[in-house]
Amino acid sequence: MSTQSVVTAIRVLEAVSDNQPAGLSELSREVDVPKATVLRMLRTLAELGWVAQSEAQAGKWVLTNHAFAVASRGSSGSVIRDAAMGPLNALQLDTTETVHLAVPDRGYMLIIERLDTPHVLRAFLPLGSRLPMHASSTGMAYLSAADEAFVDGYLAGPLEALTPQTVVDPVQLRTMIVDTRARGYSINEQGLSTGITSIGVPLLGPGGVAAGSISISGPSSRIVPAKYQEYGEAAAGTALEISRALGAFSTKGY
Amino acid sequence: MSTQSVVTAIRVLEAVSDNQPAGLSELSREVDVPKATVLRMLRTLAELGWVAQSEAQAGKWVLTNHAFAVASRGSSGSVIRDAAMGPLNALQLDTTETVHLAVPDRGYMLIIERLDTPHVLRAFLPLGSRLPMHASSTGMAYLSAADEAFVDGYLAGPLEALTPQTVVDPVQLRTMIVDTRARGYSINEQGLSTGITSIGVPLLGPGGVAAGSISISGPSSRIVPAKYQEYGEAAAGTALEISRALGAFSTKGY
DNA sequence: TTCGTCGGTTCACTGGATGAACCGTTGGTT
DNA sequence: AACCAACGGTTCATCCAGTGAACCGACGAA
Repeated sequence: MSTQSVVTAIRVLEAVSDNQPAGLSELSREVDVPKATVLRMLRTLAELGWVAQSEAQAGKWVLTNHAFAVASRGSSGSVIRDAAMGPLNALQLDTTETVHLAVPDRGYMLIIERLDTPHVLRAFLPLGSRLPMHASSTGMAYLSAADEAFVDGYLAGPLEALTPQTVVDPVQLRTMIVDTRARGYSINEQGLSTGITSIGVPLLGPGGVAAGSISISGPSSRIVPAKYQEYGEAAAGTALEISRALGAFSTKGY
Repeated sequence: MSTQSVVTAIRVLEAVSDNQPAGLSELSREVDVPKATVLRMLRTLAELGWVAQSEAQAGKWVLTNHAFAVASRGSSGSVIRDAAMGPLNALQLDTTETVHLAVPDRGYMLIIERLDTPHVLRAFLPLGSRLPMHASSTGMAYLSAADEAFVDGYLAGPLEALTPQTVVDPVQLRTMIVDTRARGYSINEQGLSTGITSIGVPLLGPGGVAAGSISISGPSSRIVPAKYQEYGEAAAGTALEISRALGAFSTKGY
């Protein structure tokens, strides 16, 4: 691996992100690098405007907005977002429920956009949330379109339960993935958050490769089984439109 | 400045963010560093999962979602967001228009959250958008609460016009800031985007320091002058609540 | 008073970062 | 078809920038 100081710096940055507000010794332990080195990295990152000392607690380090600003222009983020927002907007207006746009990130689904329901009772996920794939409709939808090797790898890893309803049994999850493929959409009943149900559909990018997913979410009292099919099909139609825009089915190669 | 390889790496990262999909020579020129060095940085960042070669165009580099995921847990982001989302949600339901939450980033306002209107005609800003301060209601609201030195510095810089309605005259902008202070809210009529009007109010953090701002936005056909006061006062009430939660007026220090 | 841990500093050593010069390829021009 | 400029990417001798063990003063608990 090259440029190890850069590697260290980025690892420090990620450690800050995960532990903020984070202390020096804490970070040093986390990254397994001497305090002096960690501090040097923090100072450098601070000069660049990516981290700062917390005003509330001296000696504690936090990420700045600038990091967010730079990273928001994320590539697949933008490309997918540009293709997705139009159809997604229509889907939201049709269903009147909250819709999410998510892309994969290291075993999690990252929520990159959200269009809100007008209802007072709202499912709420802050932008940038990372959801475990097995515990979210977006994740299961993504897995249903991902290649077998990825699914095997994911299911082999540790699977955490977020609510009593979260399914963590690999065998059961595999069945659910098969069902999702057959049905065209995934269903998550309170597996992510108690009282929330959601319906997910995968998005395909060039070459038909899984690129992300969309979902319709709301309180379980409104998203009842009788509506699954209607919402599932609406979302599937929207997803098809987006996938097409992403070039999933273009024969002309890339 | 210390750890120059880290500095170079981050500069390369930011250059990728600004120019993606970006080529090697292009980045080398942008950052003013030899191609070999830039390439080494790109490879290191790629190993860490922050950038990747574009699938569409070989040799072009793009940011990954992972960068976004790490950075979304941005500090002031989270703190302000946690304090703001409740009151902001109420404001959105009250006004039925789109509301935004923005924080400053190097002379721009960074949109970190959005709650949508149920109306079919929607003002739309993707999350992570950066708006020039002088061209947005959030920016003018922020400036109205920022310290004089910052305002002077900002107005001294180049001020770009985004629409024919954008005000770029420093003298006029200064008057608008004074008006905003007196009134309690800023008004932006089509200065950011033709057909969009918005009302902004600053948020204060600990010590009464400007920390960000909120806004109500919509089509100019709906956000008419007759509604300015109502919306402005509603937003000001919400902002007060958020600022209080952020500890803007606590006497107990920190 | 003692102890452990905190954030932060120092400095001699050396291995990792640097960048000029290079290669093969591509695409436009004549 | 010959040319050329610009592309992405590679090589390697040079040397300086990054490293980390040992250290400091401050603080809180026992």
